[in-house]
Amino acid sequence: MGRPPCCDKIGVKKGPWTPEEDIILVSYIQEHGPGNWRAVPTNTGLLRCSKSCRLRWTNYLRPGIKRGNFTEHEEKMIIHLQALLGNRWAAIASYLPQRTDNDIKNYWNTHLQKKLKIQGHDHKEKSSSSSSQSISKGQWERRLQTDIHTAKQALSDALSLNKITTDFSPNINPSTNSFPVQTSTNTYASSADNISRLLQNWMKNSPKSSQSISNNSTTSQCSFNNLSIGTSSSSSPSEGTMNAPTPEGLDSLFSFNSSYNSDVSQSMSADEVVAFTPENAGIFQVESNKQYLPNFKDENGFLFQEGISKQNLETEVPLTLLENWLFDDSNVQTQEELMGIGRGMEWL
DNA sequence: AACGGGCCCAACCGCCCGAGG
DNA sequence: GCCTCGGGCGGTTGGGCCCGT
Repeated sequence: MGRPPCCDKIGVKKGPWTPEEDIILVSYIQEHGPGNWRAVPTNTGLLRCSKSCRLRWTNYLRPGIKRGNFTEHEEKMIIHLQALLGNRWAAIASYLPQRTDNDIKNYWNTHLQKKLKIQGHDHKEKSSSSSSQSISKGQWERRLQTDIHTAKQALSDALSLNKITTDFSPNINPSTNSFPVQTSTNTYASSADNISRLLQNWMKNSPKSSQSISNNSTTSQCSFNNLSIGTSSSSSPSEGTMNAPTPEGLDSLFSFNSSYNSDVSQSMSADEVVAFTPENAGIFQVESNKQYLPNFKDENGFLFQEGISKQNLETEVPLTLLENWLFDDSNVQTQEELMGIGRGMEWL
């Protein structure tokens, strides 16, 4: 006898999420923060199981998610990390803060696996013709083992030293409820933007009913702080089911303004401004050392938790170092830097 | 233009783990 | 220590889309 399902299967909607459902979910989470998923369907009136709500949020609606167009840089990281960690997508995703584990998993299954197979095939052909130019299987295995050993050592080091340094890049596991954070700067992409992109597609199918939304949703920038959804201010869990967003609510939701954008851009370095593109519309810079979690709000209305998470301190190594190491595994100095972070991670 | 096969990815499923009673 | 529950994770699926014929 297995565990009962997380929700009553009867009356639970399955399949693709509609923009309306997304808006209801985002508006609820904006008000109450992510978490307590069990209560979400009840309090929002969504005919979805709690798990479905959580997945929709973590994999699609959560702020800070970058979708599609994996860069070569990201590709290399995924390949290397997969070799080191195996199919631990959540762990891999923790090193790619803007990507979800699901995204990485899909990308691996659909693109990288094939790519590696092809490369492996090419490599095989080349090695048969000129064995002196390629690494033998045995060498490759030894090198992989060395890599794994190095990774273990680095993580070990990180654990033992994390108590005295906070200069880590605290990228939160995207699969958790918290948002990606960086120590000095922080980017925060609005859920409204994710929905606006969704809506743009949706509008193609139903342009009449929501023309005003469509017009607004084509504007690239938005302010999460100004996100105002028709139902959010008038509903609470104790009041029971939320109503569907009104057209006015939708309008306000997608009434983007650029004031925050300009403020942010002024305070961003050149590199950071590069990241602030229409593609990444709605990305904000917020205060350092604030991890966005439920139950706390800063002066801008963002949910946050002070300080760096325990998880970050215990499991992560400086990203730049790691990247250097991943992309240049002949770089002895970088490996030594990693090795110097701390000791004691035999648990890996 | 119609059809079929392959690809892609959002979502689901089932197992596992940790927290709390 | 046991049980229940909520949530996380990895594997899998299915439906829509694309492309070649």
